[in-house]
Amino acid sequence: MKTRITLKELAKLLNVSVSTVSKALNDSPEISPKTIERVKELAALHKYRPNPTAVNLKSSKSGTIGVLIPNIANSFFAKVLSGMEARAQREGLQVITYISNESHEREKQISEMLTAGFVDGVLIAIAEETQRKKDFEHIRSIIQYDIPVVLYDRIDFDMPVDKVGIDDRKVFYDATRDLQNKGLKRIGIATSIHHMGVGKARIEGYKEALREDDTFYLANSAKLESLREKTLKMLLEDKVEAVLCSDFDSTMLTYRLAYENGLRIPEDVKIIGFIRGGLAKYLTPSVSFVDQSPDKIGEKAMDVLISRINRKNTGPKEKIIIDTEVVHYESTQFVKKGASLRGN
Amino acid sequence: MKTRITLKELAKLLNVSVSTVSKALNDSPEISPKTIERVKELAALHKYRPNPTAVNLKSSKSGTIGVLIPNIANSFFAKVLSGMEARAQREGLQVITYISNESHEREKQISEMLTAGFVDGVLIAIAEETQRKKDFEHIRSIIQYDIPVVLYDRIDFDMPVDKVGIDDRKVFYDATRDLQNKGLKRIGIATSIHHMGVGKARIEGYKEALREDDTFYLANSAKLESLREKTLKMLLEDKVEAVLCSDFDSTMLTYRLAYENGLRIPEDVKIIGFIRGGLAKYLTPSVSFVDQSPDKIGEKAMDVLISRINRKNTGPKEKIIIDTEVVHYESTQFVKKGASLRGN
DNA sequence: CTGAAAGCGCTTACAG
DNA sequence: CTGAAAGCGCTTACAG
Repeated sequence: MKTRITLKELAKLLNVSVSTVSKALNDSPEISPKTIERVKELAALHKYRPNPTAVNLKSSKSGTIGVLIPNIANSFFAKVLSGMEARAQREGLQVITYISNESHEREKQISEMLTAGFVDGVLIAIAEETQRKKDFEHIRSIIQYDIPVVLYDRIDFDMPVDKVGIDDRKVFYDATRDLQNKGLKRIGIATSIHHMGVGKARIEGYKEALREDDTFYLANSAKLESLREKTLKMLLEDKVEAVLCSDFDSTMLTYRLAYENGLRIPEDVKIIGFIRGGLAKYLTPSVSFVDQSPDKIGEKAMDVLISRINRKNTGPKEKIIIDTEVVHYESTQFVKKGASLRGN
Repeated sequence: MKTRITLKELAKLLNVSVSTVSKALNDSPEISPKTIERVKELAALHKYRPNPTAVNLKSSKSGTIGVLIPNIANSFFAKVLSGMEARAQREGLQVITYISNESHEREKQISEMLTAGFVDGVLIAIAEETQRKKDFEHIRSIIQYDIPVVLYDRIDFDMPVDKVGIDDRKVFYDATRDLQNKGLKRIGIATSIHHMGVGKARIEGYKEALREDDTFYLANSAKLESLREKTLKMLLEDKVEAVLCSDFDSTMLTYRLAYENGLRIPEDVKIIGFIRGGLAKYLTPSVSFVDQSPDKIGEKAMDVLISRINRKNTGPKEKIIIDTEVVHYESTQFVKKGASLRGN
């Protein structure tokens, strides 16, 4: 077993003091070039690396960033995390993940921990339950301890912190307008996240885009069974020509319902979904989707946080919007009457 | 701004020594009940929590676990991470995530960091490139520093560490046998991970299950275009009755190819895939899949690691197999000739 | 029962 | 140019 060598041990081997070794390794101008060389040589030989914990204690930093993730099984958040990790790595920062599972209680526990000084800054996507209960005291408490906080993705909250996310309202406004311009009239929306900030904003965007004589079709429920019923009604009774789906579940469910009821996509109904591109292209038919650039959201959020930690940015809190784009695949294709997209 | 109170400050307020405060907070029998009460009261009032970095330095522990993830966008790993996090949380341990992106170079960098003492133990799923290059020196180097290592999921390597994963060979052996028992003969396998340990094992299991006069049908390529061609040949020319798909890409691709070529699932071809249940149930038709219990793999791996760190387990290294199960959905349903599963 | 001292592994102002 | 000392915030063996 190898054991890590310490400054003290290096000092003894070199017959100099610990301070000299420390300074030499940090290229202090106080130390003679000759000594610096000697010290560095031996350090390299023994693969010396400073004990991170000791450095942290001395500098009153932890060298780590806490990331609060509501639901890691959601590949959006997984991708966001990936972007954060990439940015943190360039800075030599460690990323500690905390998964709230959308639970208010768990989120409070985590926040409590964080105020004890485990991290230099925190990136948060607020849990669903917390949004419902509208209790953000634990987040404010982190801020009070002067630990920089950046909200990501779920940013529609009134809090004195930086925020990085997308323009949820605009996404569905544009998508709706786009479909209208192509001649569609009966456009509906399916959502299982209407009670969350991002969900609300998406619905609003859609609503705003509706023209005077358009009908507002909404299938909303966090309960799958109920969402199934409402969406089915929209598809079969209201006979909508297109459905905007605001999240993974509503997207996939709409696909299932079309499949189960012999509705052809896109011939009978067009669909725009909110799922990741890696999956979207594979669906049968491939589903047009809103590309949120989750990795960019993660990178930018981490970037903003780092500037706050390093006090490179001491200006007023910012709200940063990452561009989105509707990627059109088969599910919004316009095909000639009678023709079919499907093979055979 | 609130600032965290230290032992020293508490001591001053109480007019006792730092050592007394420390002992009192740790319920030392050396301290009088009265003093303990006084100290704890004030500590609670000021919400005192020991500085984690200081505690770590003193105890020569970091209180953190490093988790190496090859690809977080793969929801399997996201779920595994979730299980790890849950277990770590119960132990008061922090989870630091490192994403290798299947890169050998990055994995080496990370390993190098880890030997500097950032973590008390490491959970690793070895990167694809590392498997190809067969260079595991960096992993051995972690072990040499006496940092406990547990391999998870990708465990088919000869290394003196604990391992937690599934029996990849058995999964496809059983699946093949099951389809055979139901009367199928021409069973094929599609895979984009045949060059990885888990991929190889899955192919082997399938191969072993083949009987004397069965043909071995294999569509394998890490390149999507090539996999597409090979799978297409298997479906259209070889006319296989079932395809075992060993990973996300091969599963989704096989679905696409059936769709594009008018093959009905399961009427014309049955499919067993390797994707998560949350997605499997939504596909059209829903796809029968191998449930790997990723959260259990994560929890167990963390559990084993913790026993090693605490020296509760000093026995020989173990290999722990988590049970899997084929969940049957529509894609393996046996339907009467002429009948169709699809709506309409 | 309480406190002074040493020490975990570093960094840095200060003295020589 | 080098080193002794103090200190980051704790814990703990030891003395009183």
